[in-house]
Amino acid sequence: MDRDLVPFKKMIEDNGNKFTIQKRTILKTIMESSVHLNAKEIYEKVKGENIGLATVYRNLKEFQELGIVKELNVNGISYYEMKIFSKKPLHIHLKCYECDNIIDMDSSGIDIEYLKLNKMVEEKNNMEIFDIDIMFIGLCSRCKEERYGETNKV
Amino acid sequence: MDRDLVPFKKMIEDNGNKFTIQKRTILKTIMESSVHLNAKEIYEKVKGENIGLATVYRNLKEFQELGIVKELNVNGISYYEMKIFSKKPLHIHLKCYECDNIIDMDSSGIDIEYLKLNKMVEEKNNMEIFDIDIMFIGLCSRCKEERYGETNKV
DNA sequence: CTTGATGCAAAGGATTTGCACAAAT
DNA sequence: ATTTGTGCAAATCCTTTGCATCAAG
Repeated sequence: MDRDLVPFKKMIEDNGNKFTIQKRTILKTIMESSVHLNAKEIYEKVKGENIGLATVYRNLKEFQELGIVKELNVNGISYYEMKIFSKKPLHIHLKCYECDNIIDMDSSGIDIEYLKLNKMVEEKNNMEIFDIDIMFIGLCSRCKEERYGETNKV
Repeated sequence: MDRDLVPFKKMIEDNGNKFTIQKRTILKTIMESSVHLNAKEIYEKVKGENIGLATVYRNLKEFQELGIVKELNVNGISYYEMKIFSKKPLHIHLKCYECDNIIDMDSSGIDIEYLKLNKMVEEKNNMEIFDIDIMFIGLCSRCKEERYGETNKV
């Protein structure tokens, strides 16, 4: 088995569930994708291998409950990305107003600012924070250039 | 007409749309609610006044495009809150892991930190940011106390 | 073997759309 | 008058569920 999948196998089995071929295939699909996929898109990629749409949904839900994947909800549709063992502990996304894509953002250097924010909010509100979603709404670099023109740079 | 509604009337009419009784009623409903409402909940509150569900959806969409309301998507359902002319320019929410409520958070003092973050991200990624959604996932104060007990405070 | 997982199809729930009628400018 | 908005019901899209079968431990 793919070395990368071992920790997920353990997490799933520790929870009393079975690590099936379908789960392995779906996980690999998410891991190997450079963009965020929704259930249907995952299904389109794996349906040749005898996996039903319902199985994709069921497994995504299981993965999410186990903290293996993270769900991003955009316009009422759920997209998925790997959560743990990812290089980026903090997930910041930009939803482009123009092209509607969801873009992973470079969050290096932001983590420290975020931690400050996190702590401040926890103390102020007497809450406990497990996770955070930050979604910027704006123009991605490509659409920004299309709108203003590259020559208009200040 | 309610004094508070005047700017919305103007925004809607400036956009070439009509400011109908239904729109006024829906806006007032959102403004007067202390919690975030979804389309169905708004419909339940106004259906006695001869307003259809489809109208609620259509108008919410229009309000959102005009920047009058802001949509929060949680578990695949869209909830709405007033966006502009609100006391809080920055919308931070906590989705409670336990009771599933969406809670408005006190963001005073966070705004400045946010602005720094915003600027940093814009420059780093060559993007233009219009808006930001920050959603914390954690325990609200009530559920936190239920879980850990009030006596366990450090 | 026993239990959970699967595929399929049907059901469910949120949102959108087509259409004839009503209301706004 | 003309154009946009509306209510209703049907349609659509994403997601979940029931059930008979299959596969993992």
